[in-house]
Amino acid sequence: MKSLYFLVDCNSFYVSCERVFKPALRNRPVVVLSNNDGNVVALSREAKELGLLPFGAPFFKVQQMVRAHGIAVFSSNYTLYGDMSRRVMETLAEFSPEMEVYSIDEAFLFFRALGADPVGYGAMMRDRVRQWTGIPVSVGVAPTKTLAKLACRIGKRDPARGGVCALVDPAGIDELLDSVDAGGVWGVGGQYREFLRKNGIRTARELRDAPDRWVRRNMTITGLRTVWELRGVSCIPLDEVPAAKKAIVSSRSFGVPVEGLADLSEAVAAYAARAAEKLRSQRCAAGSVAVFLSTNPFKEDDPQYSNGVAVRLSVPSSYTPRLIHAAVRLLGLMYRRGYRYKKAGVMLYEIMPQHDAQLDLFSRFHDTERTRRLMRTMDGVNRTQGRGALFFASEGIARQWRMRRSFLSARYTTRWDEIPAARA
DNA sequence: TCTGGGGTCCTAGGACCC
DNA sequence: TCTGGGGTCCTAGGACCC
Repeated sequence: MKSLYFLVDCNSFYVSCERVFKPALRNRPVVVLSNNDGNVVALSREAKELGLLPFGAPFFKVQQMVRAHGIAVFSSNYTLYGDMSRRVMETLAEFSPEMEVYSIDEAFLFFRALGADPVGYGAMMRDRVRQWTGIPVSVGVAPTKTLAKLACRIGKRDPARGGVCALVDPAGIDELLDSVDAGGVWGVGGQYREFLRKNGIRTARELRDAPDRWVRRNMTITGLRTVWELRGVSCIPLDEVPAAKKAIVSSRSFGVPVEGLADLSEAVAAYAARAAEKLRSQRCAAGSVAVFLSTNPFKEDDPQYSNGVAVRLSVPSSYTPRLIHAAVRLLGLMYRRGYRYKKAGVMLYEIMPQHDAQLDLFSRFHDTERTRRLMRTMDGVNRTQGRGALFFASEGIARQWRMRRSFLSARYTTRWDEIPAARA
């Protein structure tokens, strides 16, 4: 019996979420767009097989082709994807007490001593997630996380495996690693891929067999860990409890260019409020606030301006009005008239646990029990009634600047008034 | 007309200290 | 003729992930 990592990865996750509620889209090409309908960020297998759309293609450039091929299009619906993700993760959590939710559509499960046949066990996970949530997944099994990622990739690539692949036996592993490009290894991105090619390393197997000293010198300690993991030596442990964020960013592109300070202030206030909500959800306070702002760099004929400024708060805070106030003031410091702004954002950093933030009991800026109760109440209402049920007037009502979402599906699972209806 | 958002880790180099 | 040795902290930049 061996200790093993299972990586469970949802297939074309955003597309699959949309398909659960529109079964007619099964076996059809479907794409999902990024925020603001900017880029193509998810493609169904059928859309990938058309071979026309690279991941990340700007939607406006491919819109004609998308229409010509009858590809279904959706705006990002993170309310739906977040809720579907939670259901998938709850289903998986029943298989092992040791689980790391790695991203919205992936989780690692760890088994100290698995008695069962790994492929059969992975198939059971796949079937149960499908049955309970409607989401198709692929499963990779191996003694390290990096190999489990690789196994999952192979399982997806090769339909005969039914979406489950184990790299457990040393026999045959060389051929499998040789069939995967080094750039397909977790931790090897485009830059390293090119660098490796120039040095004669093209496949995962060749990377695995590269000399330690050379890897350490050229790819840092992180690269060396990756190589050891390819050899079956576990160096990247399961991270069950995600560490508190060291920085929290909330930023968006605008649906239309924004020029006036009043509109920008609304947007910045809304972003600050959202960042503060995330901050409180990890029971922390922020010591510093930064705001950044920029025009559209793709519009080369427009005058360009971008800037960012930060301030340290006299006392760390998680109180939304205080953070909004600081952010809007920073915006005023760098705002210049006569530019068409495309994007703004708020970043909170120097983050610490809320109870450590009580350094100066006499400051009039200090968060009090009263302000905390107020925020807890507000967060509670927004949790149960939907985000945005309660907000600050400074965030604006009309919100001309809000993002474009022309192809939005309903929030089927989180809003009673958007629940799907069955037709007889 | 139209190009996303949110994070982490590592290293090099400079400032400063003893 | 020919630079001291470390330690720590900070920042900027580069790489990666989804």
